[in-house]
Parts: sequence; C-alpha cells; structure tokens
Amino acid sequence: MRSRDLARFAGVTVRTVRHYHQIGLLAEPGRDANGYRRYRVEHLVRLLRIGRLTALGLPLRDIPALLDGAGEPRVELLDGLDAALERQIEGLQDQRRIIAALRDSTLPLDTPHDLASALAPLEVGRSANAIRSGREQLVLLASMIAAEGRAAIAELYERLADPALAVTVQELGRRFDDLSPDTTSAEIADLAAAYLTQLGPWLRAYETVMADFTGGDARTLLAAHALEAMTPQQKDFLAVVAAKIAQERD
Amino acid sequence: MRSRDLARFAGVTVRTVRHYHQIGLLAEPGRDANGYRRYRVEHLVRLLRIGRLTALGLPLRDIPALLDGAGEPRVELLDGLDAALERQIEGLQDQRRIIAALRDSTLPLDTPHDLASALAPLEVGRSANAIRSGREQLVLLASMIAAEGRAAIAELYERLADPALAVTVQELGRRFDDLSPDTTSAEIADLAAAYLTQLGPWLRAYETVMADFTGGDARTLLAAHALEAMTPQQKDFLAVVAAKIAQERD
DNA sequence: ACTACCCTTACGGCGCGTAAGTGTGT
DNA sequence: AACACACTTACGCGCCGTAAGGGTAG
Repeated sequence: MRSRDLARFAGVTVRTVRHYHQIGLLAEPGRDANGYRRYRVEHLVRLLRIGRLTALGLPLRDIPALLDGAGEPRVELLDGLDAALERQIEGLQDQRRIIAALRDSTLPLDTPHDLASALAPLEVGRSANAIRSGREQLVLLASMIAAEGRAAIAELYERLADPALAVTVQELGRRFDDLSPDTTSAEIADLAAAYLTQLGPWLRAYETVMADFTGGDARTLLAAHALEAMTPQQKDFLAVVAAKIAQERD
Repeated sequence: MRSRDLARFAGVTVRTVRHYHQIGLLAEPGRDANGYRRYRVEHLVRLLRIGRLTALGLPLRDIPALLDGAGEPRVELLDGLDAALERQIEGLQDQRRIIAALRDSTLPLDTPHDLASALAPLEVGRSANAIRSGREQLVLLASMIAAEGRAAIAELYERLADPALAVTVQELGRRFDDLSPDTTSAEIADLAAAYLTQLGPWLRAYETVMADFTGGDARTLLAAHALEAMTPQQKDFLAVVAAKIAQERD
C-alpha cells in the first residue's frame, strides 16, 4: 500500500496521515528505494482505530494512551465525552432558537429581539438619526439591565407601542426630530410641556424600572450615548424636561 | 472608559477587544497622554453588536459587512446559519449515540460495536494473540464492507456465538492457538477435518457474504492481515483447509 | 510527453489564551 | 514598595487545507 491507498481505505486524506506521522500518532512505515512510504496492514488497522476514536470526539492527544495502554477509565472517559457533547449541543440549540426568533423580525440582526419587537411601529416617521440612536440605545440597555428587568422593560416598550399611545409618541418624536437652530425657546417649552403631559406617567415608570434593574454607571452610559446624537436644541429640550421633572418632585 | 471597563461592560476579555482591533473589526479609540486607550460609548455599542452577532454563530469575517453595509440577504443568511447548526448538531448527536452504545460493552472503544457485540463470548479461552488479531480483523472488516452487508455479517457472527455452536468454536479456536512446532502434520490434518465438519456450512455462508459485499482488494488485505499473526503451523493448517475446500468444490 | 501520482517544507486559519517583558496609577 | 492595571509582541492550539517546488511511475 502507498499513501494514497492507505488514505482511501481509511477514508481520510493523505495530509491527515502525514499529520499523524508528525505528531507520532502513526508510526512511519518503511520506504521504497525511491523514498515512497510503503504501508502494511498494521498501519491501516491503526489508522482505522484512530478514525473510530476521533469519530467519538476524542482529541488526537488522548488517543495514544488509549491504543497503546489499556483504556482504563472507560466509563469516566465516556461520561466526560458525553457531557461535553451535551453542552455543545445545548449551546448550538440556543443559537438556533435565537435565529428562529430573528427570522420573524425585520429589525437588524444585532438588536435585542425581546425588547425591540414592540419598537418597530414607533420608528415610523422618525429621522434616520433618531432611529439609529434608538436602536443603539436598545443594544446598550439590553446589555446592562439585569435579567429580571428585561420583562419589565419589554412591557414598558409595549405600552408605548399600544395603538392608543403610539400615534402620540410618533408625533412627539417627529417634533423632537425637527428641533433645529430655527426653533424658538417658546416652541421648545411647548414641546416639553406636551411631553410631560402625555408621557409623564410613563417616564416615571421608566425611571423606577431603571433604578431597580440597572447600575448607576449603566445610566451614565446611556445618558452619554443619548446626548451624543442630539443637536443643541434637542439638548435644550432635554434640560427643560429635566428641570420640570425636578420641580414637580418638590 | 478604559480597556478593562469596556471589556467588562461587553462581557468579553481585553484580549478579545484587542483582537478585534487587530483584524479591523473595532476602530482603535483615541489614547490618553500615557498611551492608554480611551473608549467612548460608540465603541461599546459596536462591541455589543459584534457580540450579538457572534452569539448567532457568525464568523468575525462576516460581521463588518453586516454592521457597516445593510444586512441585505437576511433570510438566506439566517437559513444558511441554521442549516449549518443543524448539521453540526446532528453530527454531535451521532457521536452521542455511538458513545451510548459503547457504554454497555466491555470491548475496546475502537472496535465496531455492531459487529463486535456478539464476539465477546467467542474470545473466552483464546490466546491473547488470537484475541488481538480477531479484533483487528473486525476493525478492518467493518471499514471495508458495504453498508448493506453489515447486517449480514453481524448475523453470521451471532450464529457463531449461539450457545449451540459457541462451545465448539471455542474449542476449535483453542486447538488452533495451540498449534506449535511440536505439532505433527497428522494433528494438523485432524484439526482441519474437525474444522470443516463443524464449520463447513458457516464458512461457505461467510464466503458468500464476503463475495457479495466486499471488493477483491478488501479480501486480499484481510487475508494478509490474518497471515501476519500466524505461526508457520497455523499457516500449514490454513493451507490444508483451503485445499480441502478446493477439493470439495470439484 | 503526458498524466497521475509521490516526496518535503511551510504558511494559513479561527478566536482568542497565555505568556513575557515593560511602564503607569494610587 | 506593592499591587492592579495598562501597553506591545509573539507563540500556541486542533486539525489539518493548501500551496510551492520537485521527483517518479506507467
């Protein structure tokens, strides 16, 4: 037998055989006068056994001990392999579940599905900037909120997306997007008042949930992120809203 | 944010972050006067999105296209990922099945379970040499027989292991193992006659199955392997048996 | 002269882990 | 002076794939 025959019989590539030679897993056979390797049946047997063991998921490193010594720790070995396989399978199944959930959505693949699903209707009519910023904020939020808070946050977003409120939210959002150097401070105050009237209760609920389920640095980061995407007038608006909330509290 | 903070927020290691820098997946941030990296929220957002995509099983190589360009081929991409995952899972489940079958057996891990399960009783009392050779032969045979023939071969082995025949087979085996330089040719002829009487029909069935389900080179290899483990007297015995079979045929 | 093999050496790839050696913040 | 950080460069892993460059069999 020469390399090609051996490899074919064993169902592997010639490269694989030579790799096994390199790491000392398969003994080098004798050579013909021309330097070609000349294999004997014992090599094929060894190669086939190696193949059976790798098919179990055993690393090459462990195989010499099993083939040359006796395979003492039978059951422990098998149990270890099986447990490792089970963990791997579960991991892959998790991935499949995420993928399955994602196919039903039109949102980007990297948005957290559980929070974002309700968000799509709220994006209607918003500026590209606002949409991008909102999605980024969601990614941040999803990473920083404790697992127990996810449901609470999701429920809040769903409340916004409720048809009774969604139209209002869209309109407020559009007015926010339109804040520009032309906007007067009276108009800003106007919008802030409308915001608090319509969304005051929601904002308080949001703050409660955030206080319960996120850390202080999380909220700092979220705030920093939100500010990055805003125009000066939008920041002014935010300041007015914040002032009014503080005022209410007293 | 410095490296450590960024990494902790994103749930990865600092090394991972730097790897992403190296392959151009994450932009290098500005540096402080001392050379430390100073990250901004946009880096964290990017890193989190990368994390969401890798969690789906996407290779890092594909991620820039998804984050920077639009993710056009949504469904195809997801389907491809899902199919790949499914294949992987099936492969791992195959491994688990093999492992499960192996735990019930006391044979070495690298013997083909479906053929070998019936073989254990026949090894009782045989020489170490014969046992080793027999198992090796099984490995060879399992690799060379067509899938359809496995059941037929398994059935043949089970016939040998049938209590009615097993004792005879064991005894013939032991006598075969004992062939040595002291053995006379009359004793060899004696054993050959016993062999043919007891196992003639089985041998013919075996030859039929082999002719049906293996190639000529497979049988050549098996014969070569069997001969390697035999003493001269055992080879003599084999020659006598072969001659008698040829004689019968005429 | 063609084709299909054989040989050897060596780099690549995925996604980082793990040093090794040096400087910085407190 | 200790300690936890930061920085860079570079090798390692598991299992080969894939050349590159050259000889050989039929």
